Amino acid sequence: MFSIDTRVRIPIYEQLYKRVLELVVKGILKENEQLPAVRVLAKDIGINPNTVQKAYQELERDGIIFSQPGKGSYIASIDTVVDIAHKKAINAFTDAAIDALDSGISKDDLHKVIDDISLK
Amino acid sequence: MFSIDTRVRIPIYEQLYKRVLELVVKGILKENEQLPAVRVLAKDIGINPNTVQKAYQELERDGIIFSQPGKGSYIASIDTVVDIAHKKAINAFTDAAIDALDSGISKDDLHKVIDDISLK
Amino acid sequence: MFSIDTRVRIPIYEQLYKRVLELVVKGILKENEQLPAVRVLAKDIGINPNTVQKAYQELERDGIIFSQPGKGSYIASIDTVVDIAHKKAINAFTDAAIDALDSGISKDDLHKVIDDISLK
Amino acid sequence: MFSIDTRVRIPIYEQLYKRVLELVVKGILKENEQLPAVRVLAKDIGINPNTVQKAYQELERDGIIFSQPGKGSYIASIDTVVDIAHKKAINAFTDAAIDALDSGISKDDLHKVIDDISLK
DNA sequence: GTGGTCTAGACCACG
DNA sequence: GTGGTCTAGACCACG
Repeated sequence: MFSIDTRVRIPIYEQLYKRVLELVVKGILKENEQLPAVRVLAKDIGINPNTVQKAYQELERDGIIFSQPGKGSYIASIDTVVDIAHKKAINAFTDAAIDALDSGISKDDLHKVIDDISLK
Repeated sequence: MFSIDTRVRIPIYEQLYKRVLELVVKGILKENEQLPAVRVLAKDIGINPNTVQKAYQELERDGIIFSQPGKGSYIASIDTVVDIAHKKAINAFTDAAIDALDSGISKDDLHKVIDDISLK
Repeated sequence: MFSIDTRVRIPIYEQLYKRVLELVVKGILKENEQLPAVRVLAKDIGINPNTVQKAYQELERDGIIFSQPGKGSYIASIDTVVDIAHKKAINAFTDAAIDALDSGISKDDLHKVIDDISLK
Repeated sequence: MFSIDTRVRIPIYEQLYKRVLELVVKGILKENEQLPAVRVLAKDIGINPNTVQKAYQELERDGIIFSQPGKGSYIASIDTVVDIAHKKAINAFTDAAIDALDSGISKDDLHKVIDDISLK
């Protein structure tokens, strides 16, 4: 569920950050649901607790989760999370689209790319 | 012409790589045109020669430029370069689009984003 | 009446401590009035009895309440309590004011902030 | 210059954060000025490099400094920094003032406290 | 040399 | 048991 990929060059804590966002957007993690404890998750996926904590802390400062010292970490308002996820995705998409247009690809071609994506 | 931005988190050699591609796609760098010598360019834009070297090496590895030992580095076939640039842009764009759709944004919204981009 | 907020980063026992002070200052808790028993209050507001115990201990240590073993805990002399509350508030206020002046904010601006506060 | 106090219960990285803000506000650190390298500062004040890095990273995400991996860390726009420092100070001051008024202290008394503060 | 990531392991406050 | 802080120390990419 929280699997990360150590082969890839994306920092582990960043993969974890994105994974939480994804799980919320897909409705697998619900509002106020408790996340695994830092040490538990670290053990589960075989990484250091400090790395999990770094991910959790970034999630917290972005308003995606909230942590209660001594109690645990919980998913914040789903609306906020979905909003953040969409903004991040739209920004990345817009940048890539500008780059593509900038390199001479036509808008038509980009429209086609989108239509050709089949989601599993 | 080869200006780079050290404030940004993207490695300088990568910025330089992209800039060469961009200059070719825009027709500013022509086929077989010679690139500035490593040390000259490094001095011009105030960066380490090793960094320019690395950018040139990656450009050569990807068939975008070719080097003649003792003479200099030159832009390879424009068609090849444009092809590579397009492939890279399409790949990045596709990835961003999948991510966006994955996060629940509709294809319609993505189409709109593309149509709303006004290129300068 | 003794409601606390677990979402906030302030320790629960500290919130409880402040709340008692507040209730006394506002005249809701009277001199010699008995406080709820530790276990009762803990159950009422859904927190750990140890936490209530800690708050009560600190309140007693500071002379705000007094405990009669086997009987219960009671509000000490109102004058004393109000005095303590004022001292704490003035100290915190003075520290914040020094910090503000220290950071270059003018005394005039601080005076304005005070005048602009409308109490509900 | 960057001295921290280990006796106090405020986290070291937080003390360091505040100290940088203070040095900028007082004009001791100038715009674009380079901060000591993480490892150098850590050695200087006798703490772990990770702790210094945590302070620097928080400073960066708040727009107070900017770090260039491989180059160093620098003070961001002074205006931004002063703005942030003032906002933090005003917020803390306002909270303390509300608390004080709430506990029954008069506005007049608060005005007097401010006038009585003599800055060194 | 510089910042960034990660591990291993310790201790603390709070509940 | 839980998150938060901190140390010691390693390795990496970039320049």
